[in-house]
Amino acid sequence: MTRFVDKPDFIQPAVNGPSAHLVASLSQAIHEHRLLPGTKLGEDELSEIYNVSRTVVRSALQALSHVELVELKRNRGAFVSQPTVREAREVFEARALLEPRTAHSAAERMTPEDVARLEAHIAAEHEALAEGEVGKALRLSGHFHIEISRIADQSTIAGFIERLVARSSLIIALYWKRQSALCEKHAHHALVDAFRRGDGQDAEELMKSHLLDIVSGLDLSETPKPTGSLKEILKG
Amino acid sequence: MTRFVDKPDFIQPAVNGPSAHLVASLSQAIHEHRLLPGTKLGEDELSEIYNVSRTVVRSALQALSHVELVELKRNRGAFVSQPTVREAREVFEARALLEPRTAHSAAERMTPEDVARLEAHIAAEHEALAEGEVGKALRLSGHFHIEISRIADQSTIAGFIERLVARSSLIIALYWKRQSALCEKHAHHALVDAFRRGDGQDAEELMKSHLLDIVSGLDLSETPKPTGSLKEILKG
DNA sequence: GCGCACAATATTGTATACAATTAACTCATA
DNA sequence: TATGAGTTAATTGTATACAATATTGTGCGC
Repeated sequence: MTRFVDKPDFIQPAVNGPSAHLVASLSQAIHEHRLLPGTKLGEDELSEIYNVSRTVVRSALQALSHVELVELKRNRGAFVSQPTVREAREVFEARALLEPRTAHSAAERMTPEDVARLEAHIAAEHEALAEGEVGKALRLSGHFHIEISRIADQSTIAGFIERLVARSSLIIALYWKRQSALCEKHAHHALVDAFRRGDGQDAEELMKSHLLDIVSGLDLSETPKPTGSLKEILKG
Repeated sequence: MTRFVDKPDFIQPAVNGPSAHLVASLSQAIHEHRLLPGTKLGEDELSEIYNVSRTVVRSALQALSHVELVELKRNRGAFVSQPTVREAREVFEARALLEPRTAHSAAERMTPEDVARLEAHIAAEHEALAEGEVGKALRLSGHFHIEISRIADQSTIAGFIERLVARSSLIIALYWKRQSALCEKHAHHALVDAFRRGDGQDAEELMKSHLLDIVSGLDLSETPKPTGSLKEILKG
């Protein structure tokens, strides 16, 4: 049973062969909150875990730093990013700027196959949640937004949204206050309904309020948070 | 006389020491259209020019690829990006989505010092143009937009805009049809006027039409374009 | 003369070795 | 005991060496 990299999640545009695996694996671990913000990602450590040289580890870490999933401190090493409260606000302001309009476009271009894919996505999310795989559900939940942006057929903006979703995952890890992520079930379903009807205006509004809803679930005042080891977390 | 890297243009967030120089130098060369889309950036070639090892060259090229200024083709090498017509449209759609609102925010936060800085920026642009340094003027012209986004105090969005401006430079290199870039003089001046008055609504409108104006100067139907040598172009 | 297969060359991908920097530890001293 | 200087260990930064892949050149056959 392979625990991660079941499918090549999240576009990793043309990253070099072996390091692509690393990038995917680490991304997924971060998205599933198995790797928490602040965790140090030692080069030797990773090269041992994945059986590759430090060269490729380094390449992967650099790639991840450019998506702002990890932060590189010179001569200090790589750490899973810890977005500040301010950055958190910025991220959701940016999402509020991009995603509603994108959802609107998506609704207008949506095909029945797209709708089916989104529904399958939601189903997978629910299934994961039912089986207690909270991390996986979280990852899928973010991926839902990315799928929408892809359907909108604006790859540039989709790339931005992907980065924002990734960063949102870190933000949620640090600042989430509510217990359940179930609030989203309704929102995502409602969105798909709007998509099915091709109602762009409605989709736009729904997305806007959905994002506001997520922000309202955050506690943006202070609070850092813990750090996990590593070798136990990874290693599938 | 140092031909490039007169100041650390364009945020290159925490790139490693020596490769930062490479990134800055290459970025500037691309922004000034001394390096044209499609140009191959050989690793040995660059390592010889800058007297650094291929390791750092590689790091720089990877960094540039993440800003989409260069494209990495596996086992083939690095090339200055050649945005397609479609990507060109996407870039300006994204700019149309982000920049007007950003200009609005900027106008509201603008201090007299900010206005002075922008005016100095325009002055430098005109000076460069007067001295026939078209490339430098182009670079400054793009940087003007980036400055605005920074003033808006939204570093996340500013980062996106920076990428879009960079890509726009490549697009202009490939698809510009008008002769002069002077059309922008008025636009930038008018924007600064709106900023000085703190008129966000006006700034937003001006930015919107300014972007449309730029797009109207493009010929988005086909046309690839040439490739320059390298060793003569660079080497300061 | 043209086209294809094969060999030679050049360029990129990866691993390893060494240098530089930072973090940790020891131990002396107030 | 707490503090701090000096030293040791660990980790990252850079360069070089080797392997893999792609490109170019050559010659043979048609």
